[in-house]
Amino acid sequence: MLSDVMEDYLKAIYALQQESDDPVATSAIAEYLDVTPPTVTSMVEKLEERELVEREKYKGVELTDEGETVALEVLRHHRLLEAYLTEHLDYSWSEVHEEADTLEHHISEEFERRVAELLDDPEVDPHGDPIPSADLAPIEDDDTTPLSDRDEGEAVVVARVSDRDEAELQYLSDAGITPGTELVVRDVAPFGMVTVGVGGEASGDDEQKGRGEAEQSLPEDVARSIRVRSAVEEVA
Amino acid sequence: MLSDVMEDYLKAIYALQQESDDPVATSAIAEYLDVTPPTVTSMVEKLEERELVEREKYKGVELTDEGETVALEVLRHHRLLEAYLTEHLDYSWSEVHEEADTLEHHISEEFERRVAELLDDPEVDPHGDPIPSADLAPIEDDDTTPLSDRDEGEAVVVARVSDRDEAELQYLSDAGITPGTELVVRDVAPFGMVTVGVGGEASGDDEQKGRGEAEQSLPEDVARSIRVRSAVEEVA
DNA sequence: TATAAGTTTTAGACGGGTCTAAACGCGGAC
DNA sequence: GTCCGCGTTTAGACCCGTCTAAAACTTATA
Repeated sequence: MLSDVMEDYLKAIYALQQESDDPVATSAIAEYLDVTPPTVTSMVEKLEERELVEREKYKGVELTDEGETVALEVLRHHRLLEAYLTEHLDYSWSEVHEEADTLEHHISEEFERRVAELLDDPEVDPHGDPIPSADLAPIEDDDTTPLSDRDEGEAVVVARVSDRDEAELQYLSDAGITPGTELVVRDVAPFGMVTVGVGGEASGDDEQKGRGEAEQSLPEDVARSIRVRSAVEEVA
Repeated sequence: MLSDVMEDYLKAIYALQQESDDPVATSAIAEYLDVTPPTVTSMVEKLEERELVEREKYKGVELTDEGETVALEVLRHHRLLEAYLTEHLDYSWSEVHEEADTLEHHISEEFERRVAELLDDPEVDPHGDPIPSADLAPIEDDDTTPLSDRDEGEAVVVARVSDRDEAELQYLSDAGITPGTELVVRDVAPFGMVTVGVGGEASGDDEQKGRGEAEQSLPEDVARSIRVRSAVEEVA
């Protein structure tokens, strides 16, 4: 059996691996999980013994296939819970993450199955993040890119918003930027700030009608946490 | 903060205190939680330091008011979860306990609040056990007694069934004995076995109709785990 | 009332998860 | 090509929750 802390490490390594493809550095994990580097070293040694990660001293770690499967299992729990809490327990878009972060380690397979069934096997969670399938097959790359990589004039649709920062999420939600929202990139400042026009079609049924189009400036790190796809592709 | 293990100890001490009123013995806790007595000793020492229990060496422990409040909080979580899982996630009467036993330590106060609201502040869980109120006031004694204490000829209504043993629960469920079921005590054997006639009105909407009255013999320990109230009092 | 039987506690060990302090190694700068 | 700095690992400590083995206590009994 794996402790919930071990699951957190695997989830963290998985997330960091998505961002860069290089082996994940000790310090990156330490920062992500808010522990000290020596703590990470000792933990990854244990994970290595269990063959959940491969490690090269002073270089970094990577998940083994088995480690990735565990990470996907936890991620599936997390995202199913986010969807469930939002749809059935009236949690708001932004407050769901913390609850799911704890519960993901403690629900049974039976619970997972029943929630998935009740939600009709959703493919994405409320933030737009893909939910790993029940067979835990690796998630395929999607066609999204960070908003910060887009150029002026492009019309895009919000696909995913990082769920790591509740305040940021609340801010974006208030600004009407949620998965499904259409954006037009108005300006990209040299220091990375992106100004967008917020278009119609916010996803969902909030009272965001009649607000008309608005401009919104987003600091670079916020823009990087928003993943979008080109508006034209939406037809598919 | 309290670990989930500490919460389990407090819950165990609470449950054992209900059964006897005497200070709870180390060995009783050890058996209840399936650990060794030395483990219990070291744990209750820690609980004593935190003023959650009062302890007299070689005698036993009792919950302080604070300890009882914690136990009631955990019990509230447990029983709300049992009710919730049964009503909203289609869990059967007998499989609910294990899931609730884990989740009770990990749901937030917010989750508790929302579940209670959704269920319209239920007073009992699916086993008939009273759910502590949100203010965690001590549970008042109810008017139930173990079926094993009843005499031949008495007509009673099932109020509560212990949720500690899933197989037993399944058995009783199959026999049509659930909270709300009317029973008549037919015979009490010298060795404690109780034979009852299972009457109409099973609680709920299962397909238990048309089965007619049946006789059912219950070993003494099973009969002791079923709490009943006199049928006449039901009018109130 | 002395002793045996049974329960409880003490002593000491271990793995998990974390820390701080100090030693180590890698890669860039000179 | 050597050295310095920063990131990483080693060393050693601590608390939690658990165990086994052995000592201490309580109680029932002879």
